[in-house]
Amino acid sequence: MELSKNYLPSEVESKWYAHWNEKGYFNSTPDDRPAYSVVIPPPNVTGVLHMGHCLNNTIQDILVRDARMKGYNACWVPGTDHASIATEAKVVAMLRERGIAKSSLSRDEFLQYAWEWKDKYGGIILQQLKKMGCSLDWDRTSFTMDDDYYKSVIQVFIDLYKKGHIYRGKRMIHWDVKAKTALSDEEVIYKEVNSKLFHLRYHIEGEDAAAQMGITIATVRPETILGDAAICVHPSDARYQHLVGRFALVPLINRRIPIIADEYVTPDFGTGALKVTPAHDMNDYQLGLKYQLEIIDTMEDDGTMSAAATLFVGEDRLEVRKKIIPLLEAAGHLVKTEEYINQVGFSERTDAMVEPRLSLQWWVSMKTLSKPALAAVMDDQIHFHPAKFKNLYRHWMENIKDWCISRQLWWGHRIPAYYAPDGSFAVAASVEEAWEMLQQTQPDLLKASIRQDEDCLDTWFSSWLWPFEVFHGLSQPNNAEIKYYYPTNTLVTAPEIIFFWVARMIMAGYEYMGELPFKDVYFTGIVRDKLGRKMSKSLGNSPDLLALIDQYGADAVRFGIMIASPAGNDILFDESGLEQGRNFNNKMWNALKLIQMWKLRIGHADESAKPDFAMNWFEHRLNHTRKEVASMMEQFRLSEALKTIYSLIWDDFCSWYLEWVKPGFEQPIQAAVYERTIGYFEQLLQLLHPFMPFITEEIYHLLQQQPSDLCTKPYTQIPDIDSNLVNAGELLKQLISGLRDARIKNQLKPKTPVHLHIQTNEEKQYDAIRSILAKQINATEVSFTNEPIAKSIVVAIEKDRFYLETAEFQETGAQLETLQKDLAHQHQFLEQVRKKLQNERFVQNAKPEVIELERKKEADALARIQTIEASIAGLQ
RNA sequence: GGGAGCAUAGCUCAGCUGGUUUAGAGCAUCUGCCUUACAAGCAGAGGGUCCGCGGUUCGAACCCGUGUGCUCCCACCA
Repeated sequence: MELSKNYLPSEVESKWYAHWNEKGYFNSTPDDRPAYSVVIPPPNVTGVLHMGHCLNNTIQDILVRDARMKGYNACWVPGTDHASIATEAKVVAMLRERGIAKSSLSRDEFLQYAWEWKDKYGGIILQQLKKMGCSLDWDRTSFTMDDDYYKSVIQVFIDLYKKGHIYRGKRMIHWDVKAKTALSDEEVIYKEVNSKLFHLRYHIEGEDAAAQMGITIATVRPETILGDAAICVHPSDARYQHLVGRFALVPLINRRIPIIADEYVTPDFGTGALKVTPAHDMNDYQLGLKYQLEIIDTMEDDGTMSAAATLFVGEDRLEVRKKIIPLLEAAGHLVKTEEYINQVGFSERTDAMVEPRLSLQWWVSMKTLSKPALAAVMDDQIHFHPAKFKNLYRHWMENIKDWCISRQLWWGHRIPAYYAPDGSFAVAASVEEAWEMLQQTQPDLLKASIRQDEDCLDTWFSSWLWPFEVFHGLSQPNNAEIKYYYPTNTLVTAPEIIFFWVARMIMAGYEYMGELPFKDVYFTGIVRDKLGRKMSKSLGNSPDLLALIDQYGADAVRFGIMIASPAGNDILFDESGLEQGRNFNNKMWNALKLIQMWKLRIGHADESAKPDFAMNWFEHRLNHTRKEVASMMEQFRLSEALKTIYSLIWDDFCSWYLEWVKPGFEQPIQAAVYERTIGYFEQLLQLLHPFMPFITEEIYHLLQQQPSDLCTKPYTQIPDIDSNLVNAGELLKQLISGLRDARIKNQLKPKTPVHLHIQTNEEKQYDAIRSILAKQINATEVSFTNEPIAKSIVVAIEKDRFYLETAEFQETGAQLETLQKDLAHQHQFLEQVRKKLQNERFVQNAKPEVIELERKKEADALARIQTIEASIAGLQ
């Protein structure tokens, strides 16, 4: 078969993916083999493939494919997350385009649109993963709002409520006054704003001198003074100590508020006195709780002043900010006004200035749940890669705060709390159950009067069940699959969700399965652009992944992203890595072409061409590298493993081995050489397969008829390695490079033949490599000599001297220069080694092996010097 | 403000337990080659104050301290 000039990935990739899928290689069911299970971090159902997914899923695929070839029953579970906020926003936007306002729809109508949207557009990303070659078990595709899954989420809520871990409580949230909705922290964008810092003097109750002075606070939000509940100073602030415990009067309305002391206050900011408005500031609310201050909510949900404000009722808070200052000034409260730049939150959706607002939310108490989860990581039952994230994890877990799980959204798992008209409620799986429970205290309660909580649960409240619920661990307890696949083996995720997701999965794992959810966690880096910016949709700096796959091939994309990404380190994405991957494809493709040509010329080869050394060397070199790679894979050093394989294939196999065994022009090749070469190539392809599955499968089948596919082929055991043979190969490489360098430096044309004379004490050492050496440096003859050869190029390598004799030789001075440079270098080196050896303390303290090595270095350097000096003498 | 991390060739980064023949790779650069697998290639070469300073050690890119510069996460000071 005629092969194309270059490797053409697109057809090959779709062909093999379809084939693998058809054969069901990626499907897993429990059997006698040990399991290796991985659950995908479920991408948002709204998502499209970006570089982060590409990195993350390539890593998982490498681990899963490697495990499969190691003989594990590998199971990689795909799925998507309902992503309440993101999806609801998309659906709202879609409706808006169609001229439908969310507020005009009932909850059920809205959800119907949402499901339609999900069925149509959701899960595009899963299709895209197929393009990348991900070996997922598609029959297991899960969704966090599947029926069983939904029920489990509700069951967990009810269970935690019964155990007392879930409670209802007030909380400050970010409020969007335009959309009249709560915002999650992620939806608030902080911007620098030019504000004014007003210094306002409050009167103090009483008639003494201190009261006459009053107390001056600084604020950028003077309209909120109407909701003031206290003034707070630092306990050790000498200026105010005498005022603590007394009362101040709120300007304009003369409400009496206490002066309290707390270390929260920064003495050197503003005046060192802080007005406390618990209803309208996150931190003030905390102070309010601590000192049991009155909470005066002076604002309506649309941002206008409420009746509680007593002044400006019905006017917008930003208008009031302008209007209240002249009043304060007129009444003598304004001490001074400073220009001030501060950070203010704005709504991502409406750009409205966000208002902190108090509301009733559902919470999970974290204290008890977090304990086993912290211990599991600190005791290394769960291993983090890289381990540096352990510190971060501990710090967070030790300072963990309760988790607010309610969201003012419709798309998601609806909170299973049911309210009677009097405000009492029951937590239950259905309205019927709730009715029964409520009837115990309210026998006359009508079922129709019961209302379910309008809010949904935080997305993470469902995804924390992911590692076991994809196997129905909770909905069908103790089923065969959960017993077989759980705990899963490795979780691959981004460090930014270590708290949102990883920590919580560990907690849920212990709480509901009594066991850790995974044994290893591999944290990927963040993919950045060339300028170091995080790739994101809003910056528009994320390249179109499918276009890249079209251009370079999926294998090259996988190569490009993996070669630059050690665990936990950010990667700067650069297309040059993909080019390297594509070139690597071509390199292997061309090696295939070469070997295919040989097939036509198998026959009796010339006895002088003895490639036995090359074959034996490569066999050991290959096994040596297989060992290295296996150890790197164990340690999750995937990037290094790939580099090692790349260099083994390109340098050792293509550049050295194939050249060494290659027959001369139109010469036949021995059948044994051909067979062994194919065997090595197959092993190389297998080693690379987890990283670049498509091209390896393709070449594997083109090399010769195969009994099975590469992706299911088990690795063979690695035989013992003869390191002498490996070293002999390295020496041969060194000789070839050294002699080629001498040829170039002396301006010999590549085609100019030479006669190589070797002056050595160990002629035998050259037996095996003589013919290879001759071919690689274009020597027509190789012989030994006891004395320098006149009018030749002299080269000193290790302890031996080499003379390149040729008719075209011209004295250029280049060789003398090379020798003298080398000599100087050796002298310097020798001096360094001797300094060490002459240091008594070194000889006394260093390990014997180290000293032995230094002695060897000294002896080698001496021998080298002798060789070089003799060479120079021969020249002169 | 709290926490974590980084600084090694022009660029992007490896360098594991301190000692492996005076620090490695890819890209870029330079020289020579269109050699019947491959010019997206081959054969070579050059390129380093391992951020500065101090310390520990027989020995430091690696350990400790300190300074400088940068990055990320968390919290958002009225």
